[in-house]
Amino acid sequence: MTEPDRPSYRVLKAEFLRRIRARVWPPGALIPGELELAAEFGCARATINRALTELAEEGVIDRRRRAGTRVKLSPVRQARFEIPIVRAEVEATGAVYRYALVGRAVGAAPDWLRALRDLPEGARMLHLICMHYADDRPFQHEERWINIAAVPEVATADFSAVGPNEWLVQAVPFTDAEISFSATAAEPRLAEFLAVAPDEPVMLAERTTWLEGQLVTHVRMHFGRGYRLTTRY
Amino acid sequence: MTEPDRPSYRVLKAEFLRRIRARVWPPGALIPGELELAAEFGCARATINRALTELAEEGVIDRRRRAGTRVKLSPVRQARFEIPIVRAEVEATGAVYRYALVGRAVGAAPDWLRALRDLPEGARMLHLICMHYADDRPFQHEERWINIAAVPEVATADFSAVGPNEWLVQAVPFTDAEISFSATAAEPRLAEFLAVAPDEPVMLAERTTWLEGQLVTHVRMHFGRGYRLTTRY
DNA sequence: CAGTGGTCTAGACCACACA
DNA sequence: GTGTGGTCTAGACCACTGC
Repeated sequence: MTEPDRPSYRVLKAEFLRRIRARVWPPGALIPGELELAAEFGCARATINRALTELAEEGVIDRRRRAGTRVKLSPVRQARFEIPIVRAEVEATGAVYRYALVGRAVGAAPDWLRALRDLPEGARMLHLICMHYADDRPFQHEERWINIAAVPEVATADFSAVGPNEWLVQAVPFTDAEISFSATAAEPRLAEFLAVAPDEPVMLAERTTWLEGQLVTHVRMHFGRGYRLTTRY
Repeated sequence: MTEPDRPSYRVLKAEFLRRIRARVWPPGALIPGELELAAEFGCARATINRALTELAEEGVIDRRRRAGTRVKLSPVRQARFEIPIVRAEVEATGAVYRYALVGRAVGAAPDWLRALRDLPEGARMLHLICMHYADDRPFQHEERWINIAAVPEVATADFSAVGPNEWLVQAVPFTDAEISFSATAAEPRLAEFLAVAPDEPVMLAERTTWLEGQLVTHVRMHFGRGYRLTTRY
C-alpha cells in the first residue's frame, strides 16, 4: 500500500495533482471514472467526487457528464487576490495606519460616471476624497462617489475619523461588485498626495458596487509607489 | 413555505447570503448551527454544510469548531482573476493572435535573478524575448529566463513558431508559482516594442514557477496600453 | 438509451476548542 | 467533558449528453 488507510479528499487531491504534473495523466487525457477511482483507493465515490470537484474549480481539469473528466490542455490558472479593507491591508504589513479626510461635497454625478454606470440624470452623489497612510507614508489616495438615493444615511455620516470604506462595509450591503486594476500616470495633484513624481506610474484600482441593480458606490483608489498585487498558487 | 421542497445547496447558499446582506445575520453575528438549519430547511446536515463551507471559502463567514459560524466583520473579498495563456487571452477578445520571437540567448543567470530566486552561481539560463500581438497591435512583451538544468529539452526547442509560454505549459510541470502585478514606466526599448511613449505607464506581470523547489522559469510580461485586470463578484 | 458526473440523505465518527 | 464543524460512507436518484 502506498496510500494511507484513510485517504482524505485532500490526500486524493494531492495524488491526482501529482499524477497530472507527472504526466501520468497528461494534458488532454481522460482520467478514470469516479467509481473506478473509488475502487482503486478503497473509499466512497463521494470522497473522490469532492477531490475532483475541487480540482475542477481550480481550473486543472474539466468535468462533463457522460463525457467524463479530462486534464485541461492549457490550465487556466486562477490567481486569487484578497482585497481587504485598507486599514487591514496596511496593518498586515506591521505599519501604523492613519486616515485623513481631504474633501467632501454633495452634487450631481459627473457625466462620465453617469455614462459608465447608467445613473439617472441629476442623481445626487456624496463625493469624498481621502488619504490612507502607512507609517505616515502615503499608501492610497481614495476618491469615492456614494449614491445618496441608495444610501440616505450617508448624508449625515461623519467621515472625519472613520473612512467611507469601513463605514460602508459595516452599514451597507451589496449584491454585485466589479473591480479592475490598471497602470496609470499620476497627474500633478495626485502625485503630490502620493509623494511621487508627476506622471510617475501608479496602480489604479476602480471598484463599483451595486445593491439589486442600483449603484451604491464607485471608488478610484490610487496606490503609492511600489504597490504590488501578489499571490502564490 | 417560502422555500422550494428540495432545497439544493445553491438555494441555501443564496438564502444565507441574502440573510447576511439583509442584516438578518449582521456582521459579527453567530448564525445557527448546522443541525438547527437542517431542521429549519428540512434537509440533511451535509447539504447545509456544503453551502456554509462554500461561503466560508468565499470569505463571507468564519467557521470554527466548537465556536460556531459567524458573519465576518470585514468581509475579505477575494477577487479571482483568470490567468490564461496569452494566445487564449487575445483570441478571447476576438482578435487575431500573432507571435514573434525577438531574441534568444544562452548564458549565466543575471545577478538580480539569482539573488531573487536563490539560484546556484553560474546557472545556465535560456533567455528569450518575444512579442505577442492582437490584430497586429502590440499586446504583450515577454522576457523570459528558463533554467536549463530544470528543463534540458529547452536547449533544443524551437521557439520561432510556438511561444515558450505554450511550450512550457505542455512540456513542463510545476509545483509552485508566484505572480505579481505592478505599474511601471516603459523604458525606451520596451516603449518601442509596445508602441507607447517612453516612460508611459504599463502593467507588468512577473511570474516565477518552481518544480519541487527548483526554479523552472521566470518571466516579465509588459502589457500594452489600456491593459486591465477585471473581475466581478 | 446508457453512462457519467451532480447532488442529496441518514448516519457515523472524529478533531478541535472552549468551559 | 461537550458541542461545534469536518469528513467519510453507502446508497440513491437525477441531469446531462454522447452514442
